[in-house]
Amino acid sequence: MNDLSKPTIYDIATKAAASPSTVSAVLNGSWKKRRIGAETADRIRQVARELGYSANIQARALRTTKSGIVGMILPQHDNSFFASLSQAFTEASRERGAMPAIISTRRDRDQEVDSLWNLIGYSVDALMIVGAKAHDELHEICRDANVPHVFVDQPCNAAPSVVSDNAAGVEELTLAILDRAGAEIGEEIYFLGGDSHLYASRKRIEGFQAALRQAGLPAIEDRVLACGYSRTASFYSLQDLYGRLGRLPKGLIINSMGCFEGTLEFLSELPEQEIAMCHFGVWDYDPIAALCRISMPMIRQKAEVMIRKAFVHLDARDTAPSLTKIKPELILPRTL
Amino acid sequence: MNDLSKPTIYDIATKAAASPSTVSAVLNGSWKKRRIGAETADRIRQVARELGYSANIQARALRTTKSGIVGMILPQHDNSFFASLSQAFTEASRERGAMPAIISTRRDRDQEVDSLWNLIGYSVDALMIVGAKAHDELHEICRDANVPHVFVDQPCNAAPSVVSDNAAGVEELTLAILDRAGAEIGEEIYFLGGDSHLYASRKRIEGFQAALRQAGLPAIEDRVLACGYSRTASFYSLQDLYGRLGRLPKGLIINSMGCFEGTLEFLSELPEQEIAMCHFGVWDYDPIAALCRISMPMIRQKAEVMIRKAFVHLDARDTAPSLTKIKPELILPRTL
DNA sequence: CTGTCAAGCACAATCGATGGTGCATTGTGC
DNA sequence: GCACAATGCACCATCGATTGTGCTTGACAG
Repeated sequence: MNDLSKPTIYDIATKAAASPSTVSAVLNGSWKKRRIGAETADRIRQVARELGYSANIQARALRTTKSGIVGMILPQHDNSFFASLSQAFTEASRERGAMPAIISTRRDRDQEVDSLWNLIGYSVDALMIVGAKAHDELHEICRDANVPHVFVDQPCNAAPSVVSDNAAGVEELTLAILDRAGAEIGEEIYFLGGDSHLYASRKRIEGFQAALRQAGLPAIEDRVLACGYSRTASFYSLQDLYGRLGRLPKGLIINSMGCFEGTLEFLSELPEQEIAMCHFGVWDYDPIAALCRISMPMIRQKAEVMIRKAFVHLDARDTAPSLTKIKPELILPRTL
Repeated sequence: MNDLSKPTIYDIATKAAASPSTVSAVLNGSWKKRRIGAETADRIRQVARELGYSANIQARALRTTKSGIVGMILPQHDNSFFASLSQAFTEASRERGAMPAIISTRRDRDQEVDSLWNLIGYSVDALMIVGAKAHDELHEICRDANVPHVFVDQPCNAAPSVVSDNAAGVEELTLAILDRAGAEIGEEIYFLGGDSHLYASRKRIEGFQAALRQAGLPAIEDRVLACGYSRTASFYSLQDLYGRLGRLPKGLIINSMGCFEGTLEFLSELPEQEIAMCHFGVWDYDPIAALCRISMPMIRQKAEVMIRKAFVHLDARDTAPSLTKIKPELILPRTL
């Protein structure tokens, strides 16, 4: 063994006076099946420990075509929901003895596809695809490369998918707002942010309208300001609404943390009393936001549950299309 | 080629009537050096495209002992500073054509060590170690396994390290608070959170005291409440201080977002006017916090710069101990 | 004393890509 | 017409672990 490189089973074999195949069998646990003597096994393990052996996983992967890598493709790390997913994914991978490879791709089709090919080059054992733009394309590549995969957040109708129950969540959130606000709110409740081309936004808007219906309010189309997910777009969209109404609406459902930032940015220019006249509700949860001086309900998506469900599909090598909806949690503000 | 598995250079070689080594040379770009004819090269590339070839990176890694993987070990994904580091790391890896493997280890020694061995099994090309508890041990393992590595956030004095300039940042932050508060603040300014056994906290406390000195205030020891990084610990620590003083202090420097959450939780029980009497400053930046109704300066660590500097060490295969301090940015609240 | 059998292990092929070496061609100069 | 150099490519060993196959012992029955 060269001092600069890691010891191999051959080094161990030499030192323990055994054959490489015996060493391999002992070290990967199949030695019972191969009828290796207990003392030989002990001797080999001893030498392995002395040498500080750790298997070359590339070599094993080459032979077995199983890499031990589970991949996750997601839009960004610096977003609290996606970060919770990463965290839960890492922990679930650890339980399975696999190595997580989490790649963020900025909702960019090319980056998504490149990263996928890259992961396939590493023979990923399984893949979780979160909020992907090119979901259908990614699915086809995975199918052709025979990689088990699940979609999360943004479903694909040709593969197993796990999403938050967007409609139910927003419906509950909206009803909570209507309830807190009482009759005074009239018909003046708005939905801010999101992109109606995307599944999640569409479902949330449906939930919003279902809540209005349930409350006996007309589901007026222009109450939905689907201006995208960005902070600045929401800022301007809200500014525009404020201009039209001459004040804030009575109720405002906000579609994401990014939009909430835009909202806060706009609010920071308004006096306290004006803000107090509006009832806010936010999809997604952020601990700081939950404690900020504006009291409002929030929706917390159950990242850990979603990851667990997603792994169930991967573990079962289930390829049939399916859609699992996880009901998010409504976090009511502490009543002071 | 078996239909279920990916095509290999052998499949291409057969179909293009060439040898596997030629195919390899063409596909990895070394064909000029190996004097392969341009038309042969074209033919091979054509076949490769038809077959949807992508290299088996495990096999390449086995042969070349370069995996193309760059690893990052960090405490958690769901923290805005660490999440920015992950994001910057991913982008920097992409530029280098490497695959990022980001593993969170919950500040747990065993998880840190396990993950490191795991990464070594994959022959990681380079490693970034963020906020590690077992930094010295990790360094030794990396050294023995001959893995280029850099420490970030928590330095190791035996290897290159990149950290925020904690002392300078807190000093600036504290001076900003003292400046905003004016003479009224007297000596009543506190530092909340952190662990004085950890490098970062120690330096921040030094910065705090340097600022006091500079302002001509005595550096009284018990102005530092190093209660740890957790939300609940900060909550109780602040509650305790409030009890002792009978009210909030005039100034409060908060050591992290987690501590800030605890602070907000405590403040949420106080009336607005009391809160307005205290000047807050926070180490770390969070967009929501920046927009919450409490106006305060914040320190934003430069995650992207830190990652870039760290990669400089890795790329240069620089193993000499060194400590690069990146000055964080002071974000002043918008003056309304 | 020979045949049978299990226990205990070694041998060698294999996974896919790489790169050193070396064998044919074709081209050039005298 | 011949030596010699490019040119273009094929052969083969190799990376480290896995696994089907088969060899060698010793025990024991007949």
